[in-house]
Amino acid sequence: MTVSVDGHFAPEVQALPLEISVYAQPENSVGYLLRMGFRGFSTMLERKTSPHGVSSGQWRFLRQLWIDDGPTQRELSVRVGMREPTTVVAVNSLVKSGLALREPSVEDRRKVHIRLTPLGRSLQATLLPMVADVNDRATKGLTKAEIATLLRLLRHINGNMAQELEQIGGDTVP
Amino acid sequence: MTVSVDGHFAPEVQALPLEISVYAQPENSVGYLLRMGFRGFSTMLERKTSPHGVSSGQWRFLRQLWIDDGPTQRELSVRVGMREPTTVVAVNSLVKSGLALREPSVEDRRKVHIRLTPLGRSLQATLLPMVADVNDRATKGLTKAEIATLLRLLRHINGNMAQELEQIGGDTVP
DNA sequence: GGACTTTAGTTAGTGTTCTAACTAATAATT
DNA sequence: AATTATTAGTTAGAACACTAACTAAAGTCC
Repeated sequence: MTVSVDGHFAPEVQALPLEISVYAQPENSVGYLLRMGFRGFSTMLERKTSPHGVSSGQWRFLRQLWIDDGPTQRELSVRVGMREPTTVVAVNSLVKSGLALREPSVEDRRKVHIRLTPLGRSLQATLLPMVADVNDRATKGLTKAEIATLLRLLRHINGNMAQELEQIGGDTVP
Repeated sequence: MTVSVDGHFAPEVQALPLEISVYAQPENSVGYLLRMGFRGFSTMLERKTSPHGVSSGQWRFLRQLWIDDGPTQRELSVRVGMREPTTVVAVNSLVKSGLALREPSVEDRRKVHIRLTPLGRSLQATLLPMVADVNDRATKGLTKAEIATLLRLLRHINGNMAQELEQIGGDTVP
């Protein structure tokens, strides 16, 4: 358990209780596996979408706008699960790419609605099949039941963490 | 399936095949769930480690050095799963914080070995229990069998993606 | 043994995300 | 009605990760 990749020992680890020393190996940590998975997913998707001028950052916001066009910037932030400064940058980039527009609200001059351009909307037909493809490749070799289980377990731990973070500090990760 | 959070319809989605339109909803995409999971995990861990002066970026490198102290910078990159410019920055920060040292190789003047300081090594006893705790909180409510399944499934999809990315472009994500 | 290739590390520049601190507009309170 | 508080959005500055292009050292190959 405390033997590293190339056979050396990490003697310090052995001083710790077993339940803890397990996490000396990244492969045993959910966090590490999530990180590698997310990075792989993101890289694969971006390779497909970037020829169409869409980066992985823009992608997440586009998807939300396809579901519900014209939210305020705040609403968009909450739904995508990002902080507002992130949304500002992302929307700037969508506007710059001609995929969305900022439309000042008429009844509340603080608010701005984000609306897709025809180009932005039309990309759904091209891009959505790409996520489907990446999901398929990522889950290759798993049964439908296993995939369902994976989704359920991931939702469960995400729920746990959202609760945990909400409890302690402020209001991150909706 | 194509009804958004607040009850509006997203009519365009309905033009697509069902297997694809499923992914219009982020909650059905493995990629989205991995991203949220990773972010939650990272935030929770950083809240615990930052009082000890360790950021989530440094953390990953520290853990690898605890397993195997004194690798070259290249070796460290590969084992942590990051590109070399990232490692340069991370090692700079570890050195600056007094947690590690750069030690020029004697038999090959291109190489540099990264070695923990006593301080860097001593943090293991403090920090490793924190990951254990975060893992526990994240997986609360799941049985041991479910956790084992989750790890297995995550390793599986990570393997798929590593293979996929290796095949197509260059050499990302080890 | 001098020209080419590979390897190790760095620098430069970009994208994504965050927190903290700000401006401006609206709502609430006395 | 004037002050105070809240809400929406922005800017500034940082961390983390990437690709592309570079320097320097070591290895290969006529």
